[in-house]
Amino acid sequence: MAEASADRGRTTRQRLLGAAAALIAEAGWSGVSTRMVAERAGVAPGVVHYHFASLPDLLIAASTGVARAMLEELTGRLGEQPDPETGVEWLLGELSRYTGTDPASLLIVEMYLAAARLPDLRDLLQEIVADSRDRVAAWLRERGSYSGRPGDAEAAAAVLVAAVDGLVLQRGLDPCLDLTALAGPLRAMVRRDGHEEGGGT
Amino acid sequence: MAEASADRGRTTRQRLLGAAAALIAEAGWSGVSTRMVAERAGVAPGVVHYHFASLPDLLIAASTGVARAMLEELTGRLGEQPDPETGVEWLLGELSRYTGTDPASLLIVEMYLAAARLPDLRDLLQEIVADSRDRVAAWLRERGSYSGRPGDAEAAAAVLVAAVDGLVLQRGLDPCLDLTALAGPLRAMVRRDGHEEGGGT
DNA sequence: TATGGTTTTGGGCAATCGTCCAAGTCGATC
DNA sequence: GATCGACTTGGACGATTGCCCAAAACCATA
Repeated sequence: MAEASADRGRTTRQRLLGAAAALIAEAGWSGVSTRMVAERAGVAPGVVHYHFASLPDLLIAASTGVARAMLEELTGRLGEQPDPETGVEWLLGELSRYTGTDPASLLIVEMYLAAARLPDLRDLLQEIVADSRDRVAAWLRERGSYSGRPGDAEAAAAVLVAAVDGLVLQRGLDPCLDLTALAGPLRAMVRRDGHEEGGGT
Repeated sequence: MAEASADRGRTTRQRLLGAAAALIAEAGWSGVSTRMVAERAGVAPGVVHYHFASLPDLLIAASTGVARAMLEELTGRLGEQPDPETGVEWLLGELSRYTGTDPASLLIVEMYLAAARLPDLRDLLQEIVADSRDRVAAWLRERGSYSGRPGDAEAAAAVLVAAVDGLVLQRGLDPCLDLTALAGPLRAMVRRDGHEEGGGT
């Protein structure tokens, strides 16, 4: 069989994925065409539909790959932080490196948006986000010794992940937004004694 | 002069804006074409370029109008809440009504994304968001008697607004996400004694 | 060297796009 | 009724789109 020749196809497939991810970040999910991807990958226009059934298929594969790698690295390094309060500060510092026009952050937002209209992508992204939330919650419980009611760590993790998404969003509007100044409220949120015992509906 | 006839033009202009807003929410910023807007508004295709210089011009006008109205109403009603802790609970309840596939929330996210690539829209949206942030900060200072360091209320407001954006985003992924369960961490964040006195960089 | 499957090529197809424009309609003023 | 400007009409233009396909190129095997 032609086993080694399959390598050729695999590499061009990877080139297509890389080119697609870069173009999504640059021009937006719907600013990418098959011809643009093919040109950047240095292949003929028709090759896209040989490796991928459709353009959305290619875009989904490209963006979910990047997103999964990014979120796993972020939550992984967050889990190495000694305690939640220094953890959120480290997180803000990390997010400060995103200028808002950064390709990676743009790709994340593009994906969120496209997911609202593409069920396949939505399910994939939902799984990725839920995984991140679980990692953060586990880390909060472990390092923060959350003694509040069951679910407090999960709630704090959910708000934290949501806040990160929102801050990346707003960084896109104002790259000068000082994220390190927001450490106070976030610290208050993840502090283990920051939750009242009673209350709530 | 033909003063009264200008009314005819004004109403069709409004019809175009309304149709454009609805279509942005349904099909996405780049899923809207001039012909689609014209058809929904019940006018001829060419009429779009009579009232607006270009399609982006129309989309910018349509989305910023809706966004400004939405955020002003939200922050306005938030300002009526007696204190920050019940305020964030009311806010979560309000956000729970957005299913994530809701037209209004989709339009907001669409706008954020398009703003990353359209400087004109970005400046407009930045102004709207900053205004909301200021309103929330003022409300926090007034109702919460923030006694922390100067800027604490602004920081809490920024995180709160970012969290709201992020939650709307994630509601789009998982409409079943229980927002009311997240009240604890948010309450801890806006509580006036929730901030340490020292610390910080 | 012949063979057969994998991969690549480059153009073709129908559809849609944003924009434009000459002609027509409408309503108020004279 | 005539006149004039604001507004609307519907089609035309070139460009671009996703997708497709017959033919060529490539490469490991026989």
